[in-house]
Amino acid sequence: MCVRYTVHKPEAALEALEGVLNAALRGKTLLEPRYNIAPSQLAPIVAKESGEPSLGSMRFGLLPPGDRGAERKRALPNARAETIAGLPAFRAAAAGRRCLVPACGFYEFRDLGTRKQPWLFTLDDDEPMALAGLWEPPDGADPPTFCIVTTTANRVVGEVHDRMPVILTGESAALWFGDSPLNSAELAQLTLPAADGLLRARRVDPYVNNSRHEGPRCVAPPPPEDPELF
DNA sequence: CCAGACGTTGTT
DNA sequence: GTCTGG
DNA sequence: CCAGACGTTGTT
DNA sequence: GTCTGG
Repeated sequence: MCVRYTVHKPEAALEALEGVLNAALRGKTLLEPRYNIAPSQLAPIVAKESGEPSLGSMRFGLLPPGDRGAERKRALPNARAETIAGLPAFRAAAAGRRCLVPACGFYEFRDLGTRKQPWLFTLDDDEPMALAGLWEPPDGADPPTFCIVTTTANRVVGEVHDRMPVILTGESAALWFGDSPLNSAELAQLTLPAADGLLRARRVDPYVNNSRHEGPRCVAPPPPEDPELF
């Protein structure tokens, strides 16, 4: 899964994407650092607008085409890479509305029974990353929505959870961001789990568990009063 | 044909 | 337990 | 994902 | 929107 993440160095994240795409982002603005993005919140997303890479604000939790105009809308924060090409909820977006989700890290929670222990996963060099996303256009007064594509966990993330976001680096970000539909081989190649050596895991303060909490404390180490090992 | 469900995550 | 809000 | 709320009826 | 069940 991947339903909580950070973009606490947004300028670096956007610059990295501009480098990978070899293009300036239209609509680029100064962004506030975010430490605890959760479903239903607005987040910065890079998508094509009139064919050009553009920075926009979208709501986390994709509204499937079938729920357009519905009374009861079900937002989907994740989509399994293995099934996006065939499922009605994701098929159109997978073919023509793939996007990049600027991120500095993502959280996973270990279920300890009595509490949820949060972990932060970043690139090993702490550089920003791009997560694979899908998006849907605005629905009436509602803003555009996006979801994060997931794949099987690698060994690093697997210690905490069995799913992780698709992390796009360099060339794979540009390919994911291409205009034309991907065939199944290309899709499979692009959505492989990140290499183990690429990721670094850190325990963080359970302060982050509450999605209303924001700020640097979300990525800080757990306080010393919190003694358990795992 | 229409009506209704559909997709994610988690379940030691 | 299940659903909603963030 | 986690945190937190959650429901009916009748009554004033 | 698209698929399934009736």
